[in-house]
Amino acid sequence: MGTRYRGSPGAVRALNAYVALVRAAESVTARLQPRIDRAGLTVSQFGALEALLHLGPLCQKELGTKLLKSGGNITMVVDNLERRGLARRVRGEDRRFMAVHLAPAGRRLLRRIFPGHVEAIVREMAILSAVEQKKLRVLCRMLGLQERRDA
Amino acid sequence: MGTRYRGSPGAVRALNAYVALVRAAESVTARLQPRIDRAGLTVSQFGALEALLHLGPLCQKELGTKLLKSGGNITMVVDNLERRGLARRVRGEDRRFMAVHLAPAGRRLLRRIFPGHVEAIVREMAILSAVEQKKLRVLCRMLGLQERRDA
DNA sequence: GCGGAATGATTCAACATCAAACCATCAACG
DNA sequence: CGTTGATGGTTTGATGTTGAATCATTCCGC
Repeated sequence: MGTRYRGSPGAVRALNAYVALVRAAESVTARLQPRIDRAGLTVSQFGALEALLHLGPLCQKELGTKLLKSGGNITMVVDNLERRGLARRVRGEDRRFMAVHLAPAGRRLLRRIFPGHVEAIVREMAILSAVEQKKLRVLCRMLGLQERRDA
Repeated sequence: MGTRYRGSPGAVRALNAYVALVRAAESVTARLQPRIDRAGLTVSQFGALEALLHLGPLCQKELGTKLLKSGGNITMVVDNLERRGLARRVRGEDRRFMAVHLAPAGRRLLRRIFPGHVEAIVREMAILSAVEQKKLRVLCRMLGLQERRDA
């Protein structure tokens, strides 16, 4: 995303803000990535385990919503977690639902790597003061929580 | 990324800020996506055309840096753009470099869709005031411009 | 109850992405 | 010059991701 675009000041301002937003998210996430790689997980797998640890068992649909991934993809992510013994599927009372549970090995793995992950995030964000971090959160939440519109 | 994590206030603050940042970027980008889909482009293809339009011809390495994508991937993106007649490769004087040029069809396509894209971004960002947009940009740039560290 | 709509999960084909290995070209140095 | 190292690009193999089609199950109106 170049910055050579010429348009109204309002458009340039919005564009600059958007580009900076996306770059910041990608940049920080890229710096977090090696740590997850080293645990032998993909970002989606890590996200799924993290959601299961902190939210408890979820059905795949819910997992997809949390991770912003398609249903087909969740099937594969859970397949891989199950194959490695990190999670297990339990068919729900409503037999359409598959409740995904964290297996003991998955819980151990996540407990082992999650603290370091949080520390890394803290270090990444430490370039901002506490007040700035809060401000960033407020601004981002306004953008993130908007309703989807006409397209 | 759930928010049920219990840790020190500083850790929770950093985590909340980071999660909000990533969600905002993904959320806004997802709302922009259908517009790009409708033009029959992938996000990377759109990004490449946009870079070429506003920065002029670039070699693939530069393109990769702009788009934060691997070299191998750029080869495929440019392959696909070239196959559709939207871009063309020109071997440079230093024959290692491939200068990627925007083809007339690519220029027409981008000129047709880019203004609407910018308008959509302006609408997305309009939930923030001008001052807030500038503040967001400043905060995000601090995060984005940090040096990569030990890992 | 029954037949169809709705919902969750799975499969499948197409494509994106990456890292590593590889090839081609250039630059530097003896 | 000729070798060696650096640099840009491509290929390859593995995996992730998506959207559409499909299957199984449940829900709902009649």
